[in-house]
Amino acid sequence: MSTSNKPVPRRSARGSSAGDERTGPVTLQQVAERAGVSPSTVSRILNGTAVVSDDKKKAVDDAIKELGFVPNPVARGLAGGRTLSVGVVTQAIDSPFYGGAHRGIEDTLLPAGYSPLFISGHWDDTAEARCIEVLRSRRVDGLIVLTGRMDDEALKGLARQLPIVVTGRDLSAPGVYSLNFDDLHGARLATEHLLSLGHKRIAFIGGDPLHPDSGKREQGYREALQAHGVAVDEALLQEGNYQEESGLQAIERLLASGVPFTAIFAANDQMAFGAALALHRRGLRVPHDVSLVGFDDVATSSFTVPPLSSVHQPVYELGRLAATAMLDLLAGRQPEAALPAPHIVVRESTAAI
Amino acid sequence: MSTSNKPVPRRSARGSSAGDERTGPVTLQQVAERAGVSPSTVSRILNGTAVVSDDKKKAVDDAIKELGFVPNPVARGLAGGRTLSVGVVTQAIDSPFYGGAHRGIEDTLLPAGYSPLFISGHWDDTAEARCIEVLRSRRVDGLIVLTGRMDDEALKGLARQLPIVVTGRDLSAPGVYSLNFDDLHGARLATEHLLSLGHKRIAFIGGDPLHPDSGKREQGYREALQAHGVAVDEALLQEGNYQEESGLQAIERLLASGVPFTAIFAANDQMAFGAALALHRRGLRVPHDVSLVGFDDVATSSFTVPPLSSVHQPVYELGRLAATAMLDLLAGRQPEAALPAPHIVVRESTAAI
DNA sequence: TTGTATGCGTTATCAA
DNA sequence: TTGATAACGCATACAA
Repeated sequence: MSTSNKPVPRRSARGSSAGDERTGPVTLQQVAERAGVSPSTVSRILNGTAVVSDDKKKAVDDAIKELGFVPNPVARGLAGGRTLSVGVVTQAIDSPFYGGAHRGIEDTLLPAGYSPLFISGHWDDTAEARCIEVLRSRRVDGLIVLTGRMDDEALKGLARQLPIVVTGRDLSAPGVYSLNFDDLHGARLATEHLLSLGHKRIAFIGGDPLHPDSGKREQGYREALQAHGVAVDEALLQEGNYQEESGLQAIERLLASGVPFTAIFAANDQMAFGAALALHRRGLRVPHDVSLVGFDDVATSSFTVPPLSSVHQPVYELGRLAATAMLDLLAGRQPEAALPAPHIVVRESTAAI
Repeated sequence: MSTSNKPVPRRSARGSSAGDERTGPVTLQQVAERAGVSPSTVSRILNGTAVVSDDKKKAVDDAIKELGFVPNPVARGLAGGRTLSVGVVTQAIDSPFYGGAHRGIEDTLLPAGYSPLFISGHWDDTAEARCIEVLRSRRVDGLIVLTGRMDDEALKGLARQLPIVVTGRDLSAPGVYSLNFDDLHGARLATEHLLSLGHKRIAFIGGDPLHPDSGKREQGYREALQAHGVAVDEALLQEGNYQEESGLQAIERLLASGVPFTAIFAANDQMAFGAALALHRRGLRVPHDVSLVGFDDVATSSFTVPPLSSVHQPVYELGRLAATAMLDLLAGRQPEAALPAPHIVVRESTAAI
């Protein structure tokens, strides 16, 4: 009546006595038995580690298909030291800007058999360090760092342990591949667009000064002005922090100061949205009274009222390229991805003076 | 001169002969040696699996601290069957709507020692099934499904294998916890807000009919109208797909049809943005000529021109609660999280007729 | 080309 | 309360 008391296997009884009632996932071992080969052979076929005879290969492939075998990444991670996962240190998992990059990364990693592991650093270097700890403890095979605050040296040190792709900076070191936007050029484009429309009194709303790209964008603004013989009026420069609210406040300050301007270049779209709202509240129309151009060209910018002219950043492409470069690094190839040059998308928020 | 040819350990030499030049992470084994106890004891202390004497516990704790030991989740996953990770099936990693939920999930899982594994289903049930396969192969301890297309039965089946928290539907089954917005009530609130402002010709832009919440929102609209003695005019209902463009087209169709209306209720904010743009293109002002209310209250809605009145969905809270419920399930507790009721945020896109 | 044996770092079983 | 010891599922060094 009662079951015998002989010791039972630790977990569920795989391939139990009667019938086919398999419980739990199929193992490589089972595939090997089914195909009549050794586990090593199956492993070799799976990883292309060695040449195996065609007939055995076929037998194994068949067994895999019949059994619906799927390798266990956890075991693979333990045994081979590879987890087929790559850590992605982003700044905010819900960032409207990096969102595109996240999608690009996911879209290219998944088909390659790798899984991205996203984690947010919140623009805080100690938080970033913690993220990296978590990721390393999970034995990710590589690291994609989307911009981030940690310094170059720390990154180089990390690169001795695992391959790294970093965006938002130029950094060349062994095991590191970097991908960078040309923020300077982009900002120049935005300013020149306004200039070409006849604007001379162009306000600038800067991004978070702690972000490296922020300075570049301001520099591009200054350079374009100077190149066109327009003196930069420091009263026209307002500091922001890349959030909508800061753009709104910047324009309110500017309006309150009484300094005249006919156009605004915001260092990102979110601040441009805030600026547009500030203008609207004062009864100023875009672009009739004030022209407005943003930076990043986030998804919603095509549908604001009016649609926002903006410097397009190929963020999705950035994600794809970063992931592709990581795949290259992981495969021992030298990545050669490069970002397309920025360009401006002219919509309805800018007009001739 | 040359190094000896005796067989070397498979990977790097841990705890090598001379000095302290440890390579690679510290292992539990090393902690055990250092503390003068067996590995099992260390494991027990780590997991609280059994009571251990205070002195040994202290010795182990010290060793852990001195060595900077950090358990290897991969090995844990293999041995114990727990990976301390939970899979999150979302619809788009860059969704402006679910973004808040992702953040909520991350914010609550990470401090608890769990890592979220995000993967996008793209509103496609076969893609969703693939996602779940990937997640299961990675041996996640639980699954959070943000809405999704897969049917209840499939979910119930899955729940026999691992705990599941699902949003966007009511589903009670063993191992499943569901969290649902009251879309019906929310839609009623939006419509009643418009009604209270004196509007009677209220257009409705529906969401993707394939989404379950879409029907609820339409139903709420209809019920509110009827409850207030306003006949619903089918000509006022336009179909959308939750994207901005579809909102724009819906209003263009409505305008072209010549059917009069003084207000619009869009089933989500993104379509409301499209609608606002369509209105703007025709020279119609919001809210002066047409009142507009959205649904979801996404982050950007506070900064559109004009700021959008919308039914607030506690998405971040949803993420937190889903993750909390998952933690409960994982710990063998019965979750009791419940979502707050929807409420409408009145901003500047609605006005009395 | 293939199989055997061993180890990856941890948890779980069992006996002490 | 504690310690051997055997898994977990796979990859690799080595022998054949």
